[in-house]
Order: sequence, then structure tokens, then C-alpha cells
Amino acid sequence: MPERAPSRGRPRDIDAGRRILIAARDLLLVDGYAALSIDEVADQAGVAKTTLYRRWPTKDHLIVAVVALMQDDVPILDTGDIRADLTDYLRQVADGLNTMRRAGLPESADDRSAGVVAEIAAAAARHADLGTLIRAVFARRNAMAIGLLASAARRGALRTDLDVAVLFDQLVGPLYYRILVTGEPVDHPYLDLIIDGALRGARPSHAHPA
Amino acid sequence: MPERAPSRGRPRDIDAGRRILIAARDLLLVDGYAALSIDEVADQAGVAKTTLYRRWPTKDHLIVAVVALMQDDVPILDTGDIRADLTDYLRQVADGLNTMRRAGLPESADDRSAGVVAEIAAAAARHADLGTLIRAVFARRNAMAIGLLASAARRGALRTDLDVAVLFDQLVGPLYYRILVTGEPVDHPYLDLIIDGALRGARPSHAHPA
Amino acid sequence: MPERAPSRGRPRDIDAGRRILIAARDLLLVDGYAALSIDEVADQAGVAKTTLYRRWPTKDHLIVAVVALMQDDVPILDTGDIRADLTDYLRQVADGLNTMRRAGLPESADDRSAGVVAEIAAAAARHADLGTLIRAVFARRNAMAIGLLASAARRGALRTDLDVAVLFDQLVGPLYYRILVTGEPVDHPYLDLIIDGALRGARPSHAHPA
Amino acid sequence: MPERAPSRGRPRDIDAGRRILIAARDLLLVDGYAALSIDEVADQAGVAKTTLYRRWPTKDHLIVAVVALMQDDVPILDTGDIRADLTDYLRQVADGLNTMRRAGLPESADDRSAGVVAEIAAAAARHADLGTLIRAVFARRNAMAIGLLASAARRGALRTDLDVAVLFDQLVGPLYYRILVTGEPVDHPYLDLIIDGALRGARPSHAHPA
DNA sequence: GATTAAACGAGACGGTACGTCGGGTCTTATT
DNA sequence: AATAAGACCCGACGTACCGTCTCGTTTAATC
Repeated sequence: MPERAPSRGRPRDIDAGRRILIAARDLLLVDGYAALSIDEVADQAGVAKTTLYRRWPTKDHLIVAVVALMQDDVPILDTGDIRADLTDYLRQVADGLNTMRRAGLPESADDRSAGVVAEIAAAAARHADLGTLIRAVFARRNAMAIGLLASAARRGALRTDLDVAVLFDQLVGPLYYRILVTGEPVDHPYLDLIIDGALRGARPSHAHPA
Repeated sequence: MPERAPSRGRPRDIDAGRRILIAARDLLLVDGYAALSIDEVADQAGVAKTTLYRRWPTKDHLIVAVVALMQDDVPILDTGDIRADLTDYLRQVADGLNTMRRAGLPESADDRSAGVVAEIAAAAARHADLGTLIRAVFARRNAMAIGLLASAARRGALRTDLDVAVLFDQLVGPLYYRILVTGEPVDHPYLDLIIDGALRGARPSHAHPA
Repeated sequence: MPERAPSRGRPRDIDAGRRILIAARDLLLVDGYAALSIDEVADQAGVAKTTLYRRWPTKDHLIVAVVALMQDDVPILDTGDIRADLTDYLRQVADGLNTMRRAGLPESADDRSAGVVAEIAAAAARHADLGTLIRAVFARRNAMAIGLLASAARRGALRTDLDVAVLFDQLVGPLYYRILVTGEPVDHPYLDLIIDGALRGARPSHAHPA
Repeated sequence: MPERAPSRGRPRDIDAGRRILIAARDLLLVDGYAALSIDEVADQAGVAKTTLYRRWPTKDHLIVAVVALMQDDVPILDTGDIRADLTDYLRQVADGLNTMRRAGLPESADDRSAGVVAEIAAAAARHADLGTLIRAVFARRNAMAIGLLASAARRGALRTDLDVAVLFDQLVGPLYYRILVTGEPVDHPYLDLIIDGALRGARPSHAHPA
């Protein structure tokens, strides 16, 4: 186990990091990516810029941290009803994406911009470490969803002739594709279609062998 | 229709635009997005910044133009063998994405960055007009691919109980998802898996009713 | 003669430089060296920071330019009365120094600080080019004063057994010494003492041979 | 008188102050003023910044302390030969100044920067207490030199019609002037000229009345 | 051929934000 | 109570790049 290094010097202000993240998230969601400046975040958080930079060496790092924070606490249930569980999961994913997509925009309902989502992707693309980091975040969350599929496959609720990882990509991929590329809406009806498409050929979800 | 104003004054240098695009593309592919500054592009193209801005009002516009240029001439064939045609199409898409993903990087084969792809998405997200523009480019190309699916469906080579647009999303979405989000490789084996997944349940592609 | 290079590109705004210098001088004399920030100067001058930095690459460079500006237009007269002329000259020098010494200070009459004078010296010490520059400014002005002494020497109004350059140092050196080192006042009585000391042994200034 | 509080707690590390001064001096003389940051000094001295600030409240205070340290032990002799004594004294002053002027510079013999000397003056100008302090140091040393002149005057080795304080300024002032302002060298020949200038009109130093 | 209108090269300009540096203060645990 | 360590606040610095502007110069089309 890792030996906890003896605390030397003044310890970091645990609250400062929290306040920074909150300020950044608020600015991001309210005013959008462009409006988010480091100085402003530091101001809002009541923190010196140096304190911020000590934790996140770059604006991109900060942004990604904010997003990672927003990915937490997404509970995934395995009720045995694979279709219901998937619907639930995809709705959570879509909600998160839609929230970020619309960050900083008024009420213009017809907007098709990828908004903050694209900026995050770009940020991760610019820094290798951020890529690894955010992929880890996603991997952790995805692992649970993939587990869902795997368990469904085990009980025969899915066709067994396919890789659950690929199946997962085909469930989630279209959402990102629409958000980031085509700009088409990602709403509940669309999610149902996606699930239909992915599960087709599967036996009925509630199939309990007699 | 817009009356073409009678040509007065010095005509635009037809070659300038071309040289700008080339310079931009080279910088983008060789040195990566970060190295591409407007001043640098103008320099490389041997052109004044004014000349550049007269054609593209924004750096983002220029970038998107470069990418649109790279999307040209993707022939799509309908041989009747839907699996083969899809494979062909997806490989072209994947090749384009992989090229952009690796722009500006040496030979570090293990790179998982989304590279330029993400920057394009971000650029499109920042300007509504660019979004529309690039979506039009994609739509045009996609229309052909969707036509492929539709004709296959008509001849019964696909299950008819699903929307070909959704099916298309499930074919292409995963590619973008991997490129932009998970960073996983998008290679030929993966494409085969995707196609398998999407076509499963379909009758054999060459199914000729006895 | 130097061929005037053909003007290419937008010419520099002659007024901008002037406004910057004025703003800098005002800030310097009113608020003192510490209060003078580049951002503030640019603001006051109604100019972008880049415009300022295009002219003076460093805060130190700007400050020195300000001082050089203040050294202009110091008329030196040669009336034939060497004592009177010297008095006049030294008073001008002393006035300039005393003004800079007191820059940014209220009315605390007992102040002995070298104030801005020392900061200038330090700035010149930090950058070789500034040293050369400011020495050139001083040399130009000093040349006139030394000319004064030389002409007096020629007409026999001074002892001829000494180097006028050294004599000059002994006139001016004490002023700087007091300002920069001992902090003692440099007022009119002191100037008279200095001149007395330097001219002692000389024949009466108005000595016109019969 | 201030009651010395009974010693409680850990006593001050007597060596720390010494190590700090040495580190500061070394940095100053070797790398120049710019390279001297408080953090660096503390590092080099193997001391925490708190320890340093407990002794000197400001970087400027530390610098001045370093210089004061270097001014120690300048013996002044009164041999009765005023010219010889003055020469000796001025050489010591000049040596000190030249050492500081060249601090942090390689072997570029043609350098005319005032170097650290100007920084000291600036430091003293920024803090009233430092001004007083350093003036006291100088005053103590100068008093001896002025005593030299006074005793020479008493024995009639100097003209009596002038203030020895002013005479002193005219001896020392030029050195500082050259160092801080004109950048000209302050070498032995120059010192001789200065002394000649100041003593001219005086009777020969060894003049023993017949 | 003179005029004219727009494109062009060059580079200054306004503006905004970034990330860095250094000074000096504070908070822990340790001595 | 001093120390080591290092986090913290603050303020300014100099840089980078964007997109605009202002010159003087060139290039056709028009008069």
C-alpha cells in the first residue's frame, strides 16, 4: 500500500479546489466556454490565480476536471429488465450531453451546436494527459453499462453472437455522433430507436424461460 | 437571384485562395492545430492577412474550408453487395478520420488523441453557419450511403423493421465515438464488427430467393 | 545620406507614442515609480498594450524614455560670466533631480529619498542598451556645459592647469551624490558652495584684462 | 532600557542569519541582482523563507544588509600626508564600487553598467528606514575621511577658505557620478585627477614652513 | 490614355486572455 | 518560540493571437 507521505508545509486548502470547480462549472454552464476566463473563475472562487494554477496547469485541464466532476454519481441499476435499464442509462447520458451542448445559450430552441461538448473533446485532444484522464472517467462509467449488457447476455436476454463492447458502442456512439457532428436532436424517441436497433434480434427483454 | 455586380476594380487573385488553403492544410497536417495561426498561414501562402480575411472571415471558417476540401471525391458504389459496399464506405470514412486524428504527430503509434477532428467539431460548434455548412457536406455524402442502405432494404437484403437513418447512425456513430471520445483505434477489424452488429438479423447479403 | 526606406504597411501612429510618454510621465511624477504599471499607462494613453510594447520592449525602457524626454530643452547660455552661467546650469540640473526625487511623495518636506532618480539609474543598470541611451542623452547636454567651461578657460577665466572634464565632474558629481547617496538637500546655497569650490583659484570671473 | 524577555521556546539559530547573508552575497556577486530572489536565497542558505523574513522584513532590507556587510573594516590612516591618505581612501571607495558594479557580469571589460550599486540606491530610496540606515553607515565612514581633511586644514595643509564637507563631496561625488550616471571608469588615474582638482590651490602637502 | 475601383502587401493597431514570476503572509507539523 | 515546508494572496509582467485598420501599390475594366 502507498505510504502516506508525512504532511510537510501548509496543507492545500481542500475547499479552494472545490470552490474553483464550482465557479468554473457555473460559468461554463451559464455563459459558455468562450466566456470562461481563468481570471474570472479565480475571482468567483475567491482564490488567487496561482492557487488555481497549482491544481490545474491549464484552462483545458480545469475544464476537463469540471466535466469529470459532472460525470460522477450516475447510478446504474440492474433491474433485470435490460431494455428499461438501458433506456435509463442512455437518458442519463443524453441529458448530460444536452445540458453541455446548450451551455451558454439563451432559449434558441433550434440550436444544433455541439457547444461545450466539442470544446471538451478538443481540450482532451490537445493534451495527452487529459485524454487519458477523461477516457478513464468514461471507462469507469461505461464499465458499469457494459456489465449490464454482459449480465443480460449471460441470462440469455441478448443474442450471444456479438461482442457487448461493440454493442455498447452502437448504443452510445450515435448519441455523440448526433451531438458532435450532425447536430440532430438526441431526445427520448431517438433513444428508443437506437435501443430498438441494437436489441433487435434479441429475445424479448422479459423473457423468462418457463 | 442576386445580380452579379459588374466587375470593377482589380479582380481577385484566383490563385491566392488556393495557396492559402494549401498552406493551411500543410500546417494543419504537419504541425498540428496549435501551430496553425493566421499570420503563419498568410506567411506560408505568401499573402497578406487582408487577402485571407477577405475570403474567410474567421480562422474557424478557414479550418472548416480546409477540411471540406479534404472530403472531396469519395466515390460510393452500389454493387448490390451491401456488406461489401458498406465496408468500402466505412473504410473511406475511417481513413479520413484517422488521417486528421494523427495530424501533427510524429510516429508515436500509441496516440489516442482526437487531434484535428475535435477542433473541427469545436469550430463548427462556435459558429452556427459553419455548423450548417459542414453538416451539409456530411449530409451530401451520407445521403449516398443511406441510399445504399435503402436500396438494400428495398431488395430485401436488410430487415425492414428499422429506420435506415438510425441504422446509418449505428454504423457511423461508433467511429466518431471512438475517435472523439474513447480514443480507441478505428481499424478494419473494428469496422467489420460494427457492420456485423448492424447487419445481424439481416438475411445474407446475397440472398437471392430461390 | 541615409536613404529613407519606402514606407510599407500602416505607418506608426505618431501621436500614440506621444500620448504614452505623457501618460507615463504623469503617472511617474504624480504617483511615483511603484504605482506606474504598464497596463495603467496604456489605459491612460488610450492605447493597446501591444502598441506600447512595440515601441518600448520593457517597463524600464519606457521609464528611461520618459526621463530622456524631460531632459530636452534645457537651454544653456554662454553670457561670458562663467559663474553666472554655471549657476544657471546647475540650478536646472538640480531642479530636474529634485523634481524626480520627490515624485509620488506628498508634502513630507523632510524626505531624503532618491525617489525616481534611483529607479532610473537602476533601470539603466539592468539593460545595457538603456545605459548607452541615457548616457548619450546626458553626454549631449553635458557637452554644452563643458563647452562653457572650455570657452571660459580659453579666455583665461579659469585656471588652465586642470581638465575641464574633471572640473565638470566635480561640479555635477556632488549633486548626484547627495541625491542618490546621502539624501542631503541640493538647494541653491549648496550649489553656490560647489561652484565656489570648483572655481576657487580662478581669477575673478569678470576679469577683463585692461 | 528594554527588559530582555526571559528566553522561552526555541532560540534563534545564530548561524542562519550568517548563511542567509552569505547566500545573498554570493548570488548577488555571481549572478547579479536579477537572479537574486528571496526563494532562491532561502534555498541556497538551507533555510525557510519564514526564517529569513523574521530577520529582514523585505528583500530590500536584505540587500542593504549585504552591502553594509561589505563595507566593513575600511581602515583610514592619518599619516600627515593628506594627498597620500586621500588617495588611499578614495581607492578603497572606488574598489568597493567597482566590485559591486561588476557583480554578475562575465569578463566583458567594456561594461559601463552601474550594476548593483544602482539597485542599492533604489532600495534605499524605496524605504525611509533603509535610507537612514545606509546613510548612517556612510556617515560613519565619511566622518573619518572628513576628519582627515579637517586635520589637514588645521595644520594649514589646505586652504582654509572652504568647507571641508563640500570639499569631501567634490572628492567622492564624482566617483558615484561616474559609476551611477555616466558609466565611465573610475580608475587610479581618474582618482589622481580628482584629488588634483580638489587640492589645487592648496599648499604642497608636505609643506613645512621654513 | 486617363480614370477609377477594388484587390493586394505590409504591418500597425485594439483587445483579450493567457500563463508566469516574485514578494510577502499564513498555516501546519516539528524541534 | 523558532524552524522547515510549502500553500496562499496579490499584482504586474510580457506574450500570443485574433480580427480590424490604414497606408502605398498594382491590376483590370471603363471612360
